[in-house]
Amino acid sequence: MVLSRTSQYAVQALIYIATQPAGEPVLNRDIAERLNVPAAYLAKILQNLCKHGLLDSFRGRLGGFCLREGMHRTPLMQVLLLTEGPDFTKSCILGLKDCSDATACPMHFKWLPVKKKILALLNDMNLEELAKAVMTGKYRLADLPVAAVQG
Amino acid sequence: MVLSRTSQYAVQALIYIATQPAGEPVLNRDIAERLNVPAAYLAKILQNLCKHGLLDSFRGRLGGFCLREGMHRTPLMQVLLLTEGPDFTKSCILGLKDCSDATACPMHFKWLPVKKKILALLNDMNLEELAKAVMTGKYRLADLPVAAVQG
DNA sequence: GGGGAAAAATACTTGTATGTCCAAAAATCC
DNA sequence: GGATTTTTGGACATACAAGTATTTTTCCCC
Repeated sequence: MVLSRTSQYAVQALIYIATQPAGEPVLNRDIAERLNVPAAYLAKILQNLCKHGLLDSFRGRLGGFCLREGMHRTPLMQVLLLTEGPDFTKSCILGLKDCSDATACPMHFKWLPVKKKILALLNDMNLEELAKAVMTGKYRLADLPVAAVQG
Repeated sequence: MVLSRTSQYAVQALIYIATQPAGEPVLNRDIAERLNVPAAYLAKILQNLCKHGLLDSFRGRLGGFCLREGMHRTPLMQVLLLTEGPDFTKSCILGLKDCSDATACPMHFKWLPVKKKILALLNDMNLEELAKAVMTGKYRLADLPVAAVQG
């Protein structure tokens, strides 16, 4: 409804990494297994996050991915601007390329406040906060694997 | 950010039809031209809306598409459930298949009120209301064609 | 009844997001 | 230095949304 699968994987992975001890690289394989997500595809996504400075990567034994120093407070919005593209915040709900207060679609003035709430939420939430929530054990980062459901 | 292109075309077309005199079929060609949208693709979308009872269609000369009797007050949500699928309202922002108050993702309780606002908005707005807004001339249903911009 | 106009139906093409595979490069361990 | 483990990068495959083309059916009008 709002985010592409790529974005969902990216956010899940970043939150998971943020729950792990800082400075200890986390394996792509472990993240993928934990999130129940295709490993090769996740690797691409993590590489992209590296390229844009959110993660550090290390090869070879003891390798893996770490949140880059100072990135724990990164707001979700910053992640989504990378994974969804820079126009993420600019969208008109009817798809008009040019929809502003001056050139409004018929939904513009009702949609705008809701959209602002969405953007405020995404700007407000950061990785550390979400990681802490997960660490309380009260929240899930991924669907339970079938094995777990079956016992 | 929220709607597929198909949904956007569907909503735009329905609003446009609602601005036209009731009972006089509107040509697919005219709608497509007005909205600046591929005609053959729009036709398939309109056929789908017919099949689900939102529109009536008439073949041959004097043919075209009409809003079915009593459908002027159709809320947008009803359209989107057809074009986006019945799971449209059920989505977790992180993509979890099972995300409820009891099995929440770490964003669940912050996202839920925003999502409710979105759903309330889509349930509240109906075709007739949007059509009237367009008829005032203050709002745009489609981007201006390049020709119009160039004068 | 015949010709033309329009939607309906179907098949096909294109584009993009998602997902897979494999070999190369880098780091570590012995 | 060789074996192992990991990321990296590219090519390839699949699925689905978006868009196109063509034929068939139905209707109006003469």
